[in-house]
Amino acid sequence: MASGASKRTEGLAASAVGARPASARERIDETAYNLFSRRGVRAVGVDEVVARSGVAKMTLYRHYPSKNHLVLAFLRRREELWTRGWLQADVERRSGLPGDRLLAIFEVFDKWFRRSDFEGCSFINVMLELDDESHPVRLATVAHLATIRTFLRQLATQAGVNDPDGLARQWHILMKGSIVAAGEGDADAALRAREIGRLLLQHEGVDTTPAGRGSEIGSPGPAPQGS
Amino acid sequence: MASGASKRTEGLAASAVGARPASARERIDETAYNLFSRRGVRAVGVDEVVARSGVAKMTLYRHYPSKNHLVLAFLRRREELWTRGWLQADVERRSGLPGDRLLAIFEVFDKWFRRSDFEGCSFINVMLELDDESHPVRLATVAHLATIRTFLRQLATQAGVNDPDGLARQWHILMKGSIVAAGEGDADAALRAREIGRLLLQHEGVDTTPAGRGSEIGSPGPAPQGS
DNA sequence: TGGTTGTAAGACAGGTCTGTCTCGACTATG
DNA sequence: CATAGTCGAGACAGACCTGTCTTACAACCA
Repeated sequence: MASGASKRTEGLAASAVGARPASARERIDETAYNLFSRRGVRAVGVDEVVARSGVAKMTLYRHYPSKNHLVLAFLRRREELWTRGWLQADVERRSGLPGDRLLAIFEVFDKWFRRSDFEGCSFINVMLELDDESHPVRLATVAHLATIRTFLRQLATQAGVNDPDGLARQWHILMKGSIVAAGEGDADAALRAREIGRLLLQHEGVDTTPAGRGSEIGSPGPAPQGS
Repeated sequence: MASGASKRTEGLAASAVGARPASARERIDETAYNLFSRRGVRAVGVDEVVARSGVAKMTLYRHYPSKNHLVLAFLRRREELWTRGWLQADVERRSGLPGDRLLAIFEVFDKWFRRSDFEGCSFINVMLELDDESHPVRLATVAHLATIRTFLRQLATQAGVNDPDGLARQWHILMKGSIVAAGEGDADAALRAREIGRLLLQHEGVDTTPAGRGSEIGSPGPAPQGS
């Protein structure tokens, strides 16, 4: 055994030579992401984040003055990894008509819903965990959901619809409804939502590729979970 | 002051002569309903239910052996008051075409979403609060959501669609999506969902009354909250 | 050699939670 | 009056929560 393997780096990978151990902050962020995204924020205590990341409690509280700040950082990371790095990236990778890109959302969702570790939408989950409308964390979830809608509005604009904001909100209703249905256990929820979406686009006069072939381009891409 | 007004009945109405005070059990059930439906189950402790219902802790634990049992009773009551007593009753009060009754769901939702004390769907809220898939309370929420879908399937069958279960699940996606959107702050979510629903029915060849007149029949009805 | 910095480990305070138990006041019945 | 049962009030145990503080150790530099 190499004598240099101190206790400091145990509990997580990256103690091998060359791959220097992740900084305390990085370990905290990744652990918080994995725990909060899967179990919500109320059900996960600071102690568990500390234990799983192999960090001292004081180290966590030096980086984040309270658990709320840690949760807000988690939500920002979720937007970075899930919204931008996964959903938007996968959808924008598709060439083809703008209408196809809107429909592609539900093809990406379909793969997501069939994962055994499907965790749902953290923004919805955390929003519904908090009863106080003015709680800063709740406000943050609402803002992050609005970011998703901004993306949808861009796609709707590219598709040339009459009321891009209205279509984005309707599309978002389909997305959120299908996510909840998937959480309930309906693995086909994305296909059901896509069918509705196709009708909606048809009604708006948006062109789409008929059969579904031609939209099988994107690579599987990274999982929505953290590294 | 009537000397008969003891401390036992203070804190709730019904201490007047003739209207005998509600039994301890009824006070517990009603208080639990009001608290759990508005704030979720994790955020409300047994102590608060006890304090607000003016009941002894031991009395609560004599009726319900644990908080979980109380929550399960709350969910049953929610189905009774919200699903059957409010949603189904209001929708079935509408005469007219079966397709109109499906659309009426979103008219009922529209009034609901505009209430200042809109509380969302307790089945969704509680389901997303619990991470453990096999938790008995979570299983109960999924079952109660399935009850709603059974009602939708009946309406879809009456409307003569090809795949009543498929349409019920799509309709439920619209309902759940619009509820989450309303929770996010979009008061017009029901109208957006109804527009999508109309398209869906049109595509299925279901007749509906075109303009929306002829569907303004039902009385406001009782609020979805407890008495 | 000695001093500084960073941080893991963990004790601790003060609050909350669920669930149990005791006590005293009230009511009903004989 | 007497006795038994019901129930509100509240103390309590044991677990968990957030956030603070202390101690000990390792690494690095002069």
